[in-house]
Amino acid sequence: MATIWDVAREAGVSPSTVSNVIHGRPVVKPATRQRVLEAIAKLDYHPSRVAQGLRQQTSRAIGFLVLDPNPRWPADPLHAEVLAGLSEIATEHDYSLLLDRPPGNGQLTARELLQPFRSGQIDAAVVALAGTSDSHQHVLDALNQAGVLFAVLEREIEGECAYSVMGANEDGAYAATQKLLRDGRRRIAFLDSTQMWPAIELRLSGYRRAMREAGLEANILISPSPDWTSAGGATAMLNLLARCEREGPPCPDAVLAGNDVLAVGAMHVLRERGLRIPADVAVIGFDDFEFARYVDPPLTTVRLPAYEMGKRAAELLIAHLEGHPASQRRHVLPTELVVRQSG
Amino acid sequence: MATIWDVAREAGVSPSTVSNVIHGRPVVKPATRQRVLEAIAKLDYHPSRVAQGLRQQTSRAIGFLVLDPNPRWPADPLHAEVLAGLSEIATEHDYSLLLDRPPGNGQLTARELLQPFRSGQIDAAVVALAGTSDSHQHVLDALNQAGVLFAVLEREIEGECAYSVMGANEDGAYAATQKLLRDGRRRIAFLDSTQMWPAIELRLSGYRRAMREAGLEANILISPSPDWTSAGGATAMLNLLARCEREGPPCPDAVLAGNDVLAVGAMHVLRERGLRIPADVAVIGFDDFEFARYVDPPLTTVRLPAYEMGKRAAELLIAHLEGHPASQRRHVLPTELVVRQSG
DNA sequence: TGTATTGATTGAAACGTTGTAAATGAACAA
DNA sequence: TTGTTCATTTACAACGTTTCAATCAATACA
Repeated sequence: MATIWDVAREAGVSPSTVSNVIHGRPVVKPATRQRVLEAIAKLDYHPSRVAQGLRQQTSRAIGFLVLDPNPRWPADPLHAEVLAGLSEIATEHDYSLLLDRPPGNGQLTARELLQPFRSGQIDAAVVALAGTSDSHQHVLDALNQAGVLFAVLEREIEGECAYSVMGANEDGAYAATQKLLRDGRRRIAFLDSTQMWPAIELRLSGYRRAMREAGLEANILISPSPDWTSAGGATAMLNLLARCEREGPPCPDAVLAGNDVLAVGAMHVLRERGLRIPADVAVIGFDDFEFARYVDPPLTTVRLPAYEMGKRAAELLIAHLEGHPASQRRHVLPTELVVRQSG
Repeated sequence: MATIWDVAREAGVSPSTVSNVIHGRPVVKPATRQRVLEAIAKLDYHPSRVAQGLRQQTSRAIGFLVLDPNPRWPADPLHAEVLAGLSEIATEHDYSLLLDRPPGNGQLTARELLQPFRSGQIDAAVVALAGTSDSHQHVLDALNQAGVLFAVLEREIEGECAYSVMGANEDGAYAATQKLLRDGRRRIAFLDSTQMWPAIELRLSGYRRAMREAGLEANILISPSPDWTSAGGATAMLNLLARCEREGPPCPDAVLAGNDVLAVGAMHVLRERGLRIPADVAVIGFDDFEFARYVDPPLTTVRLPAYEMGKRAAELLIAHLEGHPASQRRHVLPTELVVRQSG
């Protein structure tokens, strides 16, 4: 493998000059530059990023740190979309993207967490947390305390070098509820889970605001399954239908689900009960997962801009690293109501 | 940030000794080891992987190289599952995983392709190709010629340091067809696309074999849409139904789709035509994408073991790097017929 | 002709490790 | 006492860059 010395020898110059050529510094004179470039091409030379990293004390890499006990996390559509955005921007700025899965699945020590930073593998990280609002608080605290640069998704954070990138969950749920109201729906239920994710709480709050403004009563339905499965959504829907058929009040004419998976479970139950979607009951989901367009009828849903969130996070971190920290620490990206046929 | 020198000073030994402790070499005497470990803990020292990489001429990282013009490729369920498997095994062996998206979307030069290898960023790569069988052949040739270590997914390859990891596409399609035959279906159609992916050709061939063995005629239906959309599947299905209703022979009583997305499109058309699934027409997909379980009725499909493929690819590469190249170059992982309700 | 002034190039010292060969020191035998 | 082992430890030279001060050549000026 050719080194900068080989190139230097081939071109009859010193390594310093080669370095200057590589970095496009305007000091070298055109004739020399030409000779060096030819030598580089001839030897198929690529500067060692490892040596560069060592010398310049920076890795030009950002990490994607996912704290999710599920080993198949990249298959989660949200994470995957974020990853796509990160990758897009990182490539554009000639940064590498390191997938960083903390070892084990137990409680993570600050030491393990900081390892990729401390060992010079990454200059910054994008952090995605799966789980309740507080379960990973200590992780954020540790990162903050260490003074490393990071951006956290779908979660509020304050700290010196901490950015927060979120979707407009509250707005999205508000808009979806308003759409249902405009369509004449009045008995709108919100389908939640016992598992408290900060993002979902915001969705619930958007729904509440819209209902309050319309002078209607909120009707919140909690999936008993703690892990956001469609089976959980089905059970919750089933319970609701059973209860309202038995004791009233009249069954809902619309369901706003905390996310698409729950929505799909609910739709399944509605169809089985012979209720037409959306004629009898409208259903709106949240997230716009890939399958939303494939269910029958295609699911109306609030799109979470996960791809854009990934892009934004990468942009913020890279800008910060290059000496242009953004003034805003908290970035909220707009959600969008994708109207298909279910509601 | 503490270096090995700081630790050495703190413990009153030389850097060499610290290095020996870090690597668990049995030469250092217990008392010294103890002192060094305390110093490491006290200074919160992490060895610089960059310096290690430079010194040992290896990065302990493997790259995931996806040649897909679509910038949102990580959102493709197949790539995501593979990534999950890679990440799992890489972490287990203390390897890093570098997401490697080639710059631009035009034709890729060998130089660009090899950059991460040559610059010492990765020791090996897993290559996923989207597209027809030949469109990326030059890429594989370039990698082979450069003599770098890599594993390619869902594609045959020969070469010194090239592994090939595939799902049992032919077997899977054969098994699915047999299941349909066992259920009494006789007029089974295969739903293909004009876009030729090697994996899909194998599926087609499995279907053909089963039909031939049953003494039945193959009936292949080509989606006119070149990019595997469900709309393409719908159009193809529509065309088939129109034709058989018009001129016979009798319409199919089962459809085996080249993948799940096509299957969903076909199901949509069948339902619209008032045909019951699976009573009138059974539908079986291929891949077992996440949404397969969410469509209505839940899709019977052949699961492509993408997660396992990712794991296997990582295992092969890491073993090879550690001096244990596998004797087998070509690894075929079993597919599994996941029977849900559509067929 | 000698001296600044500029422009282009280079030498040498890092950056933080690790492997090798050599050094140290203790224990022991002659 | 003097070698001879053996178990520990260490000095030193890489690994491939970049940076900064220093050099050198050529031109401009007095």
